[in-house]
Amino acid sequence: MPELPEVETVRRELEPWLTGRTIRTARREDAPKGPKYAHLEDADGQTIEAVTRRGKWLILPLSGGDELVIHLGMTGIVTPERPGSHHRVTVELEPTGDRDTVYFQDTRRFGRFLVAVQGRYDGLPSLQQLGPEPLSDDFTTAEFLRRLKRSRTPIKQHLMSQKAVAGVGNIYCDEALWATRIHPLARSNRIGRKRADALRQAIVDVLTASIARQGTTLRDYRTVGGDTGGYVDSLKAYGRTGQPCERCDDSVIERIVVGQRSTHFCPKCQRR
DNA sequence: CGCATTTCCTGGTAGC
DNA sequence: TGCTACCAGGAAATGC
Repeated sequence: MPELPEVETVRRELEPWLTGRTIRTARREDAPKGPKYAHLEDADGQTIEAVTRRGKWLILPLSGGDELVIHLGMTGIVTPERPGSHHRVTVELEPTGDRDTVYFQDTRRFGRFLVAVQGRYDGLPSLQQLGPEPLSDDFTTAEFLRRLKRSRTPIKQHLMSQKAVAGVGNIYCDEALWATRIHPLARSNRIGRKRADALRQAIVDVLTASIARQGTTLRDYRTVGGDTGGYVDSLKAYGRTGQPCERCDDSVIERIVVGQRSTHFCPKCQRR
């Protein structure tokens, strides 16, 4: 499911394609009116100035001061190929001969593709409350620790909330906790400076390594070029229920549910 | 405010 | 084969 590495992979592909391109029309196809596809028509005539990312959100500043905001949800795909089904948005660019139409396909309708008018993120509370960007200098141990202290919920849930750090979802959460031997049910506010620093580093390392492999494809995720993500072969915890822990002997990865989400960990080396 | 729970949605799959 | 039931989960809405 698209998390930071998958979204960053998409961003890197969109950047050379879309930067400087002018939108002729942006229109909803088989997608509901409402906040998930708000103000799309406002993009008409504006030029895409950059392709940026905040957490799992793609943000494309437009020349008129608006922003095109895209969230891939679970199954969202940005592609130059016309989707055969689940076609949600069409963006026609002023033609240059290089892939003049952008399509948004989203099987399960969890994605969003909208225009934030003049930087107003009303209807996007998550974007407003987003924690620091993990691959930036803002993601310091001191700041991370401060944010971890704000919640008594299990560390797994707090990382998933996007409030302590942006862009970490179910897969990389389980991977970073496995890497640091932190139990997913450990209370966020009980994590000390030393473990917070290790966790911060593990998050950076896991995300960076995954970006290098173009992310993780479990089922639906594809790059703009149609490739699958290779990090699936490097997973140590996520989806490995019943398989041996690669770090300790005589132990297998266990699956529990934390905050309504499946959670994978090694009961032997991840202590509470 | 924090936190828990529910909702959205569809394809894949288990079980009969 | 065909049917039903259930599962996956990011973010928002809802209810304390």
